[in-house]
Amino acid sequence: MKLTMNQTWNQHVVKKGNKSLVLETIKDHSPISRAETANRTGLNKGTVSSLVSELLEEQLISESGPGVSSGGRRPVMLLFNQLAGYSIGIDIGVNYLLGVLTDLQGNICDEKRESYTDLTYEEIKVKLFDIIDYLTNAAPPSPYGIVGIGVGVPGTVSNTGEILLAPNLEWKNIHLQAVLERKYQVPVVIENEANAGAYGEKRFGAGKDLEDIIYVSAGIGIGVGLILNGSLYKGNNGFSGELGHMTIEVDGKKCRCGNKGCWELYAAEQALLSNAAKLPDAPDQPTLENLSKLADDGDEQVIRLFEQVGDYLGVGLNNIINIFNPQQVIIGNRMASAKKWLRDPLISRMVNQTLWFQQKDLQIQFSELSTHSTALGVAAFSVENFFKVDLQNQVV
Amino acid sequence: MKLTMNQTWNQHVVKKGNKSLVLETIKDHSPISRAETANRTGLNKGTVSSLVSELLEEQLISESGPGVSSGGRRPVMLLFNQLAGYSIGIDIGVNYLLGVLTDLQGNICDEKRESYTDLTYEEIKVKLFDIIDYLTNAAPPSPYGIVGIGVGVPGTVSNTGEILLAPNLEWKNIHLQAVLERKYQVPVVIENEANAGAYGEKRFGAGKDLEDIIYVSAGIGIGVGLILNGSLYKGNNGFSGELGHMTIEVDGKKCRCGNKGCWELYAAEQALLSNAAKLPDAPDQPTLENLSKLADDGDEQVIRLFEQVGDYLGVGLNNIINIFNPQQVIIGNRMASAKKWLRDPLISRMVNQTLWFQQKDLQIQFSELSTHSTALGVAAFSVENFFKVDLQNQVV
DNA sequence: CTTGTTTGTCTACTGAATAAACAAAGTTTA
DNA sequence: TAAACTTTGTTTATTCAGTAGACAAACAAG
Repeated sequence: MKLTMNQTWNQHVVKKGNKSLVLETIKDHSPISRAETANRTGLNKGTVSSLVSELLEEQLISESGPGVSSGGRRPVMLLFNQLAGYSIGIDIGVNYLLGVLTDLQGNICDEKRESYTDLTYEEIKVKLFDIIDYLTNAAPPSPYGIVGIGVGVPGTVSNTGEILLAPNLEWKNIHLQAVLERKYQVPVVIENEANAGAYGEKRFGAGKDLEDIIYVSAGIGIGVGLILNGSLYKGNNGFSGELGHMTIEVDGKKCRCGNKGCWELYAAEQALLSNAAKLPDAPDQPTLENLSKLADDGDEQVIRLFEQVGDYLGVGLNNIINIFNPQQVIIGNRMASAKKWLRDPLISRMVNQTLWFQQKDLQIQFSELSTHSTALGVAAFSVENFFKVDLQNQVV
Repeated sequence: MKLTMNQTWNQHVVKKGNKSLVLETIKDHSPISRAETANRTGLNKGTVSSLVSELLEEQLISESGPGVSSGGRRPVMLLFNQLAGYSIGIDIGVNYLLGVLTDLQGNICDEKRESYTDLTYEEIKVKLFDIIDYLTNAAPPSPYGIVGIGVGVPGTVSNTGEILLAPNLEWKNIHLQAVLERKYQVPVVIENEANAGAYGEKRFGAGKDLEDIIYVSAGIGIGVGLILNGSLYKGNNGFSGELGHMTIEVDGKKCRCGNKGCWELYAAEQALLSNAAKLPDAPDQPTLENLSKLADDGDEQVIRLFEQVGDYLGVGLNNIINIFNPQQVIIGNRMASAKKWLRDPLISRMVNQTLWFQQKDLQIQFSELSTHSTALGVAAFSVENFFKVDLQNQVV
């Protein structure tokens, strides 16, 4: 329980909190009876009954048939009505667009992916509209319809929703949120891709029920999403998690950020590709995909490239562990696909360097959601927002 | 307002929250009338009146004489009764013990300092008892007496209050909390020195009213205390903030932690002293104090040593800023005394390397509380705890 | 002296949670 | 099969905290 609030406490707050608690309980333990809900929440049976009837009226839950008796009257089972509304989540990558339509539980109902190369903002915007239109039409009729649109971008997003800088897209100061909200008339969330991915993993992936999770989004560069004390930490202006530009070599390679020795120059896809180009029998156009294939075919040189990157990933992970003492570190985004080659050197670097008590209760994982964590994460943001707002507008 | 709670909401919670809100308002704006309190909190006048009368009964506040009228009946001014109890805060350094006695507002009422070299745990414990006894006797009679004892130690403390490892003291697995609680029969908090310092600075120092503060405790080594989203982040087991062992040179100097290139090898007191020993006309026993003196006397070589350390401090600060996007970074502990020589190289390293939007709204400070932040911080922990517990035990 | 304002208390009311009674719908036991 | 016990979910009376508004006391200004 946290009492970090600077506003008045009154019974409306109490009711809202309890209603949310009941809904959450039903969501997580569906199908569940009123009596069992009362037990789990600690609320009085009568209170639960009255809150449940409100939730039924709002169509957020529904009654299914009677359940099995445990020696008395058979309970009426309650189901979370995950189809009461839908959420759209978009992951804007450097060379692809991924859109998902999820229900309120985060299940993917439909998805659409498009690839491209070298498009301008205006051109991407057209494709973005297409995908959103498609997903909107794909949503079945429901009481609440599309409850929101979330967008994850590979760049820094201010707390006001403005995309300040997305270097790999060459975007600068773009207020996509306003554009989308005007066009679609629903709440829009714009979020950094790593933050969204971290949230996606916490809700649906490897990080379920954990409080302190560090999600390392390793693609061309490295961004990091921080789940601390159970919630996303975004920093003062929303720019936290730029661990890709953490110095790991004081006089190292020059980075375009103006600094030297940044982690992502050694441990991200860009390192792999530029090192591959230097190989004596280098592939013409090295990509993560064809390098993976070469490694699978047993190319020792390429395997060593992966191992080197894995080792450097371990260096950064070591820093992360010393800094945050997390419960879990998740490697996500494109580089996660090379788990097979990266995992061992990464782990061995870490085990040798981190103190024993830091490694206690620590999990190192590769993303379970593969390429979907960001899209699912932003979609979940909208759903969360919807509940926060909806539970306030009570049926009067 | 945060609704991150998994327990029932009932009117007791409401009352407790509002009572705490009223007390906080009176604490921060004393002297203040009931009417003004009602205005500031948004609570009803009657509600404030009733909560105030309870707080009066508990002697946590008191009524002073009538204030000046603003065109009507003169208000009765309320004062926070900071002398209703006292708190003891102890900073266990590598070669000193500092104990402070504070009132409930955090004002220092008495303090005692002792220096020593190379004492065992048992020997230090004797001195520790002496200081606590002295401060206990120094506390004037008050309704609540000593409300708690806080201890800051230069090492890792588990969430259960056990000191796992304090390398510079050569302590290992010491359960000081149990010892002190048994002896003094009051709540005891053991906390890492950097965490305590961070909290001290937030409450009483440079970081007042800020939400995201990184406190860099630079002494022999470097520890970091993290105030994120307004509260101390301690990590999964309480071992966060070991930024001293963040790698900044992949193949750098060997550290006793088993790793190479740790930040504290380059940017802490140990770097300064070992570099000083290599100077052609090195002082016999280089210490921070006599090196400072040499620098003040214009010794170019020594000044350059400080500048080098300042530069390396900047490297780590750059990482901190990229990782956390904080509102404020505070350099504290012994090295803060060399502000004069460290500040410029540190700032210039940072300005050149950090992106413009990271530097927006960012303050770099040296500690205002000088050597007192840790002791004040742990003392404040006890006070906070006292209020949390006390407001629950209502006058029935 | 009158009028208007501010302060703080008091009373009646509201809304939410709770405890306990109760009816309905089962199961278990003799 | 009937009586006794259990579980579920609703209903009723009660408690408790906050609110609105009336009110008296204390003061300022014309």
